[in-house]
Amino acid sequence: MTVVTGGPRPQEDHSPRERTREEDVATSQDDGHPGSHYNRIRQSIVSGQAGPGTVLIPTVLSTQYNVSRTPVREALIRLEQDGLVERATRGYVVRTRTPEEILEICEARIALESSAAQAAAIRRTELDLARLVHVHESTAATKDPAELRELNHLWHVALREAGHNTTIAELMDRLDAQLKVYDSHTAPATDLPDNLSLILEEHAGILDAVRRRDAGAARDRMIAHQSRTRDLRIGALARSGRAAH
Amino acid sequence: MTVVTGGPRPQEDHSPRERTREEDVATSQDDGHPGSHYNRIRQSIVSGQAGPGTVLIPTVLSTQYNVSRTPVREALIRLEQDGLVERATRGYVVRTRTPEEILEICEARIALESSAAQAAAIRRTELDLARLVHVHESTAATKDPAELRELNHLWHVALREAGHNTTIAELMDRLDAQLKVYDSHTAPATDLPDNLSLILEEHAGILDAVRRRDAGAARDRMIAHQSRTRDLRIGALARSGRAAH
DNA sequence: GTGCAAGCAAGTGTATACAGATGAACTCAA
DNA sequence: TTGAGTTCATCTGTATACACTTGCTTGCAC
Repeated sequence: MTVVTGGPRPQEDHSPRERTREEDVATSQDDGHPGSHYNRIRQSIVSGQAGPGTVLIPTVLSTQYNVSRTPVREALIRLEQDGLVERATRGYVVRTRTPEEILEICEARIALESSAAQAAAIRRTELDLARLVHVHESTAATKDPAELRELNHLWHVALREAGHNTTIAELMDRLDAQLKVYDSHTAPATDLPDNLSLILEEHAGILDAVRRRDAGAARDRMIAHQSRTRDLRIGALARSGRAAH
Repeated sequence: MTVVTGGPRPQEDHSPRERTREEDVATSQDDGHPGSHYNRIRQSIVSGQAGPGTVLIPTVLSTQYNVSRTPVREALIRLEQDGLVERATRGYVVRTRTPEEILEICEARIALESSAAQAAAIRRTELDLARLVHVHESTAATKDPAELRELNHLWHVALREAGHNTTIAELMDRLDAQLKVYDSHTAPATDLPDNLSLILEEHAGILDAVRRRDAGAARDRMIAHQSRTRDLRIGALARSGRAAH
């Protein structure tokens, strides 16, 4: 189990609390609004910087960020509710998921995303469609893997917007974050060129169904698309799991 | 907008903080474990005691429960993440949902619950099936509306257990809580005797599909069941909305 | 009465205090 | 060297302190 509590610490600083403005700016891109620590810690988890099993201790984080435990605790409570961290005897731990749990998350995603596709076919506006086409074409014109992953994500976000169901969109955001934690393991498989062209084909198919307002086809194609992605993900996870043994 | 912050206050008590054990026991069924305030406040919202629009102010709640603001704040943050309350300029407010939003929640529920039914047909054990049958028969043998609502809920919980997907089960718990806030408006419609017999029929049909391991039928029947419940709910809401005007 | 501004009560976020709990390190007899 | 007991540093939950903000009230000129 990794027992890192974050990036490199600025310096050992045991003074009670110096509200030096310079230091604040230096150690953080804190915009100052309440709850910003939540986003910061969340980002470090989702980005994989603080991978599964990483121990997060309020005291340590608070000295790192040069704030008191109170706002850090608030952030960790929210992250716990998000399913990204869980309570340990001491502090919190970035949640470790078994392949079975990853499969469960994928199953929930398929249910919600196919429902969103169905809704998009029914409720999409012309603007929604134009946005979707735009992102799709940008994706087709890109070669950089990181940018492709981002555009792929944006396409799905645009589709959920076209579905006009914020409840589903929010739940998907949460599930996306839970899976993103494992991207470092699964990315190699999903970044393969032949997968990328398959993704584009599948997106095009769904897009076409949404254009034609064919809700059933949109749903079925999304199920197929997400199921294939799931299998790829699980396969990569199984391989990296075996490799870790 | 209702501006009640809870039940009757024990007595005006402005002393700093008296850790009188007797008083604690008297004013609460606090089991003492951390996070118990979350459950208490959550319950008061879900039960309808603190309906939509109710303002929850940390200071007030903390004097009511005879604890400091810190644990109350923690509870409210968790409830915010649950989608049950939202931040206001002062304090938190129990979220008010438009009928459109209620529809969105129902849509997400249909997607997840039908997926759970499908999974149950595939993955159910004999024990799962026996539990499901037991709850179903208890439901059929009951007349009391409150008990019927509870058993109906338990049947759905048992089905999700049979689906063996805790992610879906947890998401459904959350969505159930969000809808339960409006039960006082929708219960009159769902408690009608002819609806109850319809529910039993539909449950029996889903149960049969799960028994036969017919995933497609389980899914489709669940979609039909939940869609009908949704329409009933929305109808009742529209009527109570019109009545409120 | 009406409108405006000063004053004030009460809320907000964050820091800190403090009393337990707990796990790691340390001691010492065998 | 080992294992049981003891210390101790540190973490946890909760209470409290404090500075800042905000919106209501009050009083006064008109």
